[in-house]
Amino acid sequence: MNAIRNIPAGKPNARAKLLDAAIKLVRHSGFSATSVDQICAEAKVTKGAFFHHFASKEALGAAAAKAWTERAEQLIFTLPEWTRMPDPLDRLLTHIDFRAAMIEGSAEDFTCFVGTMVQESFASSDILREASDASLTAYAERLAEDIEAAIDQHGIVNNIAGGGISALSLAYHVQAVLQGAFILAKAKGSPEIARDNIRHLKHYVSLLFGKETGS
Amino acid sequence: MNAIRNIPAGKPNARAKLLDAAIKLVRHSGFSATSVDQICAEAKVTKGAFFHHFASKEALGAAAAKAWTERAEQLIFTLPEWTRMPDPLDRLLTHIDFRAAMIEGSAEDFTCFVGTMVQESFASSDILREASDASLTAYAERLAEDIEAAIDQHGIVNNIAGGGISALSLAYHVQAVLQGAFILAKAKGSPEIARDNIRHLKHYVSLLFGKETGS
DNA sequence: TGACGCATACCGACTAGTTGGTATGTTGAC
DNA sequence: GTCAACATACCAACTAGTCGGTATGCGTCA
Repeated sequence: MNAIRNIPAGKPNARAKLLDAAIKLVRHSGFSATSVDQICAEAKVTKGAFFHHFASKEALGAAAAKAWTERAEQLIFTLPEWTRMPDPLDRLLTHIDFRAAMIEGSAEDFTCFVGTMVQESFASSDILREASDASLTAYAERLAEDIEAAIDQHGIVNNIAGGGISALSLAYHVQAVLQGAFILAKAKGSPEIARDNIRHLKHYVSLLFGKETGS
Repeated sequence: MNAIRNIPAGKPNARAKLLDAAIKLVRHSGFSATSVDQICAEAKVTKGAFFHHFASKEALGAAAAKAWTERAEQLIFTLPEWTRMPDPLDRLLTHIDFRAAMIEGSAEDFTCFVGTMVQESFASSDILREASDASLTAYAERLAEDIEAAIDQHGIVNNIAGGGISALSLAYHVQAVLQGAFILAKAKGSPEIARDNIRHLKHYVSLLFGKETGS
């Protein structure tokens, strides 16, 4: 069925190289401005290989979104030491600090692949829209676990009157601020504005949980 | 010098029609996925007219960003009655409510033209990046006037410890949340998530000024 | 008054290059 | 031999941009 044949030892296969190249180029130029030829050149792979692995450019985009999700899962939710902190509120606040620290250098290196892709494709391709949504949702749901635990353990001191804040809703808000911060950083040509926005985000979360923001 | 000749009465000229068409199509499909031919067809104008008014597709994008700024200035900062409220904090909170109320229907109708355009073009076209930045900056600076006045009149009750919140910084944060909310709405295919994000934004601003959020 | 000269506004066929995608190999492991 | 994993050559459609031409408005001078 989905048997994986032997891959020439040490040689990363064309599929993975194409996904890497696509993510890199789309983050730089957007999805439709990135051509299949460019992706092949960047991956040092021929067009034949491209269409052997992916039925279309759209299919590559969807696969890249999946790869992006897995990459983020590792880089943000699994590998860092602080993800093993005992207090979920500490994890949440450190998560925000971590995301701020990632914002450095060129926008094409710290901005979100799926955020960029969905912006252009939401109306023209349901496949890409859904693949992007799945990636954003996976992130939000994972983050919401910590937020849920933080609410259970600490409670929300400053809740929205007559509404109430759900863990998932706050998780999506974290994501929205990040995505918006990326756009501003792209416009300004500098990451500073993005970090400043995350300062506001952290302040908001701190206020919700009645925790003073440190210097 | 810049004498304006007579334009056939009642007939909007090609330039304005092209700008309208460009804004509409780019909000739907993104900048590079929108072709000059498509824009001409939508505007019911020929290609000759297009390149008579704009030196390039890029030049049209920059001009459209300017037109977008003027449109927003009218629609959000000038025409609504509430912009004449005496208390600047009331204006700020109503501004946020107003932006939430605008989010309805299809994403291509409520999302931001320059936010979409800069996402794809920041690295490949400095002209488009700068035109987009100018638009976002104009909005933020205009909003910062009210925020500044609100801070003067009411003071920030819950400030960021050891940092401090500037009016402009908070104005950009409002914009970031909006832009991020648009991306999530595009991904979900529904405006609901965007409105929920703005609920968080309003709650944050309310907490900053020590004002309870109404039901 | 009118007609000349020039500028602006617009038309649409054309081009050179690029696009996503296909058809047909070749190669090497099992 | 078979099949996955590539490579090469190719194509029809589309791309941004060009160019020679037309239609019409307006100031100027007879």
